[in-house]
Amino acid sequence: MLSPIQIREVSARQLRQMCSTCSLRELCLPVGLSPEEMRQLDSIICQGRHIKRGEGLYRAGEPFRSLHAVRVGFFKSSVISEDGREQVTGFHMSGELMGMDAICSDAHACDAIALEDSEVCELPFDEIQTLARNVPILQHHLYKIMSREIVRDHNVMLLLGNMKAEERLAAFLLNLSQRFALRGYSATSFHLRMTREEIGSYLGLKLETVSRILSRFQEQGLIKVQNRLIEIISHDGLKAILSTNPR
Amino acid sequence: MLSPIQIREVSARQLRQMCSTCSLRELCLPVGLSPEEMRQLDSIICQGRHIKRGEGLYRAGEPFRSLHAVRVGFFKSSVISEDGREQVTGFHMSGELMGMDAICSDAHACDAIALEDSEVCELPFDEIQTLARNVPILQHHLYKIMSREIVRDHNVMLLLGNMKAEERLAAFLLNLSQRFALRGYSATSFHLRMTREEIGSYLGLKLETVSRILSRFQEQGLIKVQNRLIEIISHDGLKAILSTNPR
DNA sequence: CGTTAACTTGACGGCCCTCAAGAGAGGTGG
DNA sequence: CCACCTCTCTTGAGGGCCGTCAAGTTAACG
Repeated sequence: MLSPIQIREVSARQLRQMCSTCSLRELCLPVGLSPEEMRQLDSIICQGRHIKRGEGLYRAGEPFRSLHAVRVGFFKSSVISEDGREQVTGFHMSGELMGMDAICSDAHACDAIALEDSEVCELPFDEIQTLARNVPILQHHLYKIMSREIVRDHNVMLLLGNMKAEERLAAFLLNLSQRFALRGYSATSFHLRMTREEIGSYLGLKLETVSRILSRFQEQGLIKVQNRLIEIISHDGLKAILSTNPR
Repeated sequence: MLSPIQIREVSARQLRQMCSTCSLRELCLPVGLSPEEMRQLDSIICQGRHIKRGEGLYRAGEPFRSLHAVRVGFFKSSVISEDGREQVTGFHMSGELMGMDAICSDAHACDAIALEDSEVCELPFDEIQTLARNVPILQHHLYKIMSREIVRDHNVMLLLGNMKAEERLAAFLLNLSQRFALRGYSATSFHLRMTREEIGSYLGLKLETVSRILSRFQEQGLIKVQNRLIEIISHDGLKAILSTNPR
């Protein structure tokens, strides 16, 4: 993994390298571009905007200009209903793209908040779109990324609509574990960037329920919880919870 | 509204007209194309595939080649989890596009089942994509449509994660009402194409709960239920349920 | 007219929410 | 470096919403 200093002056090329370095499936940039196409991408992407923990990258309603790729850090996206209920719609880590929900209305549809000090690349959408016309790989890549977001959302709907609290938590932990592993971090020991309340909002549960179930998992020897530090003791045990469903 | 016979031999141009005729926001085709561009679209879109009620348009796992636009009829999309749980991820009516979740993996991620005898246009994705390179309006329209799907899904996540059963049903009925109205049908009286179980699957409820709450709404004088025929008596009453939330 | 799928309604129980109190962690200023 | 404050988390007790199970009714279709 590159250190924060190393990637301070990152280019599109380096960003791609960074991604492939840690073997991300979830690439923010496509592979297979020619050096010239790479250079063109480089000239479009705006580098290194820093967002402090707790700050918003954008808010619902703000005019949409750019997609954002997380370079370093951790974000949550959330929608707020008219009557003030918050639903966390996703957590985003390095290499992931945010803001695709804003294209349809030219305004952001959700808030994006940094859960730790973070750094993002800005991808001005108009220019990306224009470039994509001449670079089919890029064009197709954008469709793919948006399609993947849709698939992800459908799976969350499955989780929210069909699963019990324990199953949701197990699925959540396994998903985080996998994504950290893809980035070269430990799959068995990681730090939660979000509060119990934010986990609960994402999973359709109350924070007390999240806390209780994490404790229960610990009692059962599936994980070790120390504050926001999670250690997965039995990966298979968590998986078993997912497949042990009533019907 | 055009009759089934009138739109049997529909072209892209006619399809667009049909859409604008019934003042659809949810266009399957963009506006602003030149006659020549229109002709090119026409030559790509495959006409009139008929799907009988209960039949699948595509199934999860099948290779992806085309997006599909509903011309006539009504569909449900659903994902099935590994252990056999079904989650209905959406209902689709005339003018709406299906299959965007398949782009990322070149294979369909969900089943699409006709809930009444239906007719779809096929939009071969490779060719649409190629055409889109030369027709910026089309290109942008595709991004917009996928973005809208993401926004929709986020709102369903809000519904599943935050709302009580009554609120979910009220939101569901109001949403259907609005979509029928956009198509020139009555906003206050319409026929449900899906079973209570399918409504429940979409809303994260059991079919008995759906049935009970529809009965309750009827007792309260909000709607009239006669089998699958719904009459909305008090639009405002349903809206009030949505905004009367605990916090 | 018979058969099956879909729907309704009731009784009951369990899962998760609500409310509450206290403990713990992290940051700030003295 | 410690005291203090605030945010976060944990744990318990109780209650309500909705799921489960069951039986009966209605609608749909051949």
